[in-house]
Formats: sequence, structure tokens, C-alpha cells
Amino acid sequence: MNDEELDLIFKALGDATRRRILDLLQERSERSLFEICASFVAADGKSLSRQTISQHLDMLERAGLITTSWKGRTKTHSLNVAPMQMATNQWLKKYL
Amino acid sequence: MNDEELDLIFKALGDATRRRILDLLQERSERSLFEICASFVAADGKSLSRQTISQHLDMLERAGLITTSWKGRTKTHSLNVAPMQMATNQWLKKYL
DNA sequence: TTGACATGCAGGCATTTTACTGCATTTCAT
DNA sequence: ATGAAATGCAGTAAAATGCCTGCATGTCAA
Repeated sequence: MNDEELDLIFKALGDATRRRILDLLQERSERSLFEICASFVAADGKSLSRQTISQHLDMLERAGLITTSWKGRTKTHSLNVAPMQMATNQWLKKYL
Repeated sequence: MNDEELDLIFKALGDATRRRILDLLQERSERSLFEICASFVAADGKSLSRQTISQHLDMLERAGLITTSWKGRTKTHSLNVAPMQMATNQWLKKYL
């Protein structure tokens, strides 16, 4: 876990939309991009464009916080908590 | 602890320079801007300008991660771990 | 009181981030 | 085989970030 990885993880967590996506995936993983968009609309009507959500998902994936796999023409996104746990154990822990 | 505060905290942590400043202040608090600059040079020779460090300190202060007080013509910076603890307890904890 | 010390403020510039629109590609179902 | 469904890719624009330089302000010490 080097500085660049910690940067990616904390930057990914530094946006309310991305934190909400993680919260969604913790409730239930294996969600498609469309399902995630729909959940945003359902929750508060304030919808972001599909491409915007997709970019957030890319950033979460680059940080290792989600994993993806293709099922036919849909790509499913799942939560991966390992980076948060590593960032906590290897850096944040000393402040807690 | 609302979304904006969590944004500020995680964004502040998403930069290696700022994490290093926090690490420095945990070793010993009540450091001036000049002391912090000097510690950076001493550690690896790779120095950032005084104003750049000052901007990082501003961001850390906006996130509540450091507190400041004036002693004559020097401003001392001290660590405040409360925001990290709150962010952990109120959001991050569920993933650990 | 004057000069050096510590910091603040303003502005510039390149890069990144966040949002969008429009078009292309792949895959499934009819 | 054709159309709809799910996603990807490219490009744009505004805002934020990270770095810098130069000048101004306030404070202590000789």
C-alpha cells in the first residue's frame, strides 16, 4: 500500500455520490450501471446522467473499491472493502 | 457530520503531502509553517514552496484536521484527530 | 526605529475533476 | 436479421487543485 494507492482510495471516498454508490452496493452487490442510476432517482429524484455515474464507477474501480464482471451485455459491480481496511490498518489506524 | 464535512475530510486525506503533514504533527504538535517546511527538506530534500505548504495547511484546517493559534508572529499548527474519528465512526466503520 | 522574520494575499498556469451531449459498439430477443 | 438494450468512447466546458512568483502586512529584536 503506497502513497498512490492511498491517494486513490481517499480521493474516491471524498465525494458524496461515490460514498452513496458504495452504500448501495453494500446493501446488495452485483448491480448494473442502470440499476445504480435507477436507485439514485428512486432515492431523491436528483438524477445524474448515466455517463457521470459511469465515471464515478471507473474511479471507484481504479481505487479497488469495486470489482466488475460481465454477464452477457450487462456489467455488474460489487463492493470490495479490502482497500478501506488496508488504508485504515496501514495509515489511518494510528489516529483512531 | 454531513456530506460536506466528510468530503472535506476525505479529500484532505487524499494527498500524500497532507498525510505527511499530519504524521509530522502527530510526532510533535505546535509547529510553525517554517518548521514544517524545514522538516520536508530534512526528510528527503524534495522541498515544496512555503506558499504551497501553507495552502495544504489551509485545506487541513478547513477539514478540521489541524487547529492553529498565534504566538507573537508565528502561527502554530496542531493535530486534531476528532474529524478522522468521527468520519470513521459515522461512515467508514460499517466497512471495517 | 529600523531591519529581519513569519505569514498572508493576489494572481498565473497547467492539470484534474465533475458534469454534460452525441455517437459507436456489443449482445440479446423477437 | 433486425431492433432494442447496456455499456463504452470522444469531446466539451466549468470549477477545483497544486504548484509557483511577487508583493504586502504585522511583529519582534537590536
